[in-house]
Amino acid sequence: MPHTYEYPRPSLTVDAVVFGFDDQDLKVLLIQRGLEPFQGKWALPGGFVHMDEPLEAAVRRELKEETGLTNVFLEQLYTFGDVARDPRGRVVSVAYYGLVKLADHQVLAATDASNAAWFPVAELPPLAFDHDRIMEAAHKRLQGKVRYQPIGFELLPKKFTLSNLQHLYETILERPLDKRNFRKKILGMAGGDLLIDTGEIEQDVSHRAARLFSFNQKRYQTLEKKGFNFEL
Amino acid sequence: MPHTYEYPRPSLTVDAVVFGFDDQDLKVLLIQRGLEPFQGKWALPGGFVHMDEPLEAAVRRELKEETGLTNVFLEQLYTFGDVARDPRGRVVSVAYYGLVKLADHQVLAATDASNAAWFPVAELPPLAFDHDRIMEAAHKRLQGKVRYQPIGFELLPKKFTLSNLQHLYETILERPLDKRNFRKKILGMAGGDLLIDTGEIEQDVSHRAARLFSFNQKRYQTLEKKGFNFEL
DNA sequence: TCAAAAGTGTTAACCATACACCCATGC
DNA sequence: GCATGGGTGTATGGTTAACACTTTTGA
Repeated sequence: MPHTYEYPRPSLTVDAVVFGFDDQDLKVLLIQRGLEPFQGKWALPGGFVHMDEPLEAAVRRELKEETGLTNVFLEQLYTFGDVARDPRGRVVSVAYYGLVKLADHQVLAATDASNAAWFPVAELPPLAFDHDRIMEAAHKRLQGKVRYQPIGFELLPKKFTLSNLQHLYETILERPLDKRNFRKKILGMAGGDLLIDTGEIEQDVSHRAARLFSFNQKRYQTLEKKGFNFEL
Repeated sequence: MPHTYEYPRPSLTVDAVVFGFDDQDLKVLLIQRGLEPFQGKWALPGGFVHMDEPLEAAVRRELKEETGLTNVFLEQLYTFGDVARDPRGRVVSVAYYGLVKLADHQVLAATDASNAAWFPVAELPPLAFDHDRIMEAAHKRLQGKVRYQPIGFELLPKKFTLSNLQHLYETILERPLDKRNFRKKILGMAGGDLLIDTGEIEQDVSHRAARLFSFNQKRYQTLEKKGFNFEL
């Protein structure tokens, strides 16, 4: 069923850089390409935008189809439109970055996407197309945004220890943080309302168990409207 | 000369929100549409992306064609892809924001774009398509970015007084700033190297003439690489 | 009892804020 | 001489940064 236009049109795709955190590394979800071009190479999940589909819906659909992931936090990153970025012709791609709680959902467990895998950001294989550029842009955006928006919590389980949180920040920002100052700041933020002490503690650890906290999303949204700014 | 594809493709356009500052107001460049849809309405400059043309080049071409503007500072803003944002069908638009030194160049003087005009951001006419949303996003981006990147200088003439600069910030941020603290901060920044005292003073003012400064772009770029951060 | 990580305060340096008067110039 | 904006310093309060030991728990 061919489609004909008076003027030529670029193809439009979406790509997703989905980050996860496993208490050790910051990781990214990649798929191994089954078709040419770049057959066998690793690439970002993504694909063509349908005519009746908003951009973000297209990313969610592709993520589900290619990796089985659903319910991902997503934000638009940047649109890549270099003339030669795809050997098949002019393809413009709207890139998104995503954050996912690796520990909560058993991601990639029950999917047929056997060619999808998580890679540590620090040890990525060579990527297809200009996906290394997209990766780099997404990583920089994450590093910038995590400092003034409470998006880090999207990478942690609902209940987490302050050490989990600190370690996440240290991993993303690639620098050590002072434990006492970190706790003081994050617990004191917004009048001490931002984190909820669940009253529970870690289980099955071979040392003193830490208290589990959760992020007070509702409280944050209320404060945000009143001009409150999360910062570091 | 028709073009045929196996799958349907959205149209791809670019739009530009170009800001200018005239020492009084923050302004935006709009064009009055000559064709349907929205004939006669004001809209952002923009148009279709050519097949052999990078996105930013497309914005620059459209800006030149529609408004006569060249040599604009441009950054990508966001890509708008709602299914119904254009009554003609699926049109995805990559929006850019631009900054221009209104005082230096006699913009719009010698162009045939008689249907282009500058409007104060605070008093915009109703806009075509979803251009009010794009405007709003651009304005917010400007307000956010001006605080941690030295982009304000793109809106001022090469030589400016500290009062010019302060007034620009007050206009963009929509709040008053303390004169002494502002001067202290901006002059002390980067070891006092960020602004160059040109040794010249204002001409033709009916009060004490202020010193003229220029932004030390080279010095800033050097410092930026070493991890220096401009901030407010 | 040892290992491993949790939890906890104080001090000093720095930075942000608030604030008011005299100066130079043109009319 | 008056109106207009240019130019300047200090004191206070708050924020950040540096820093080390005791506690709890399981192995």
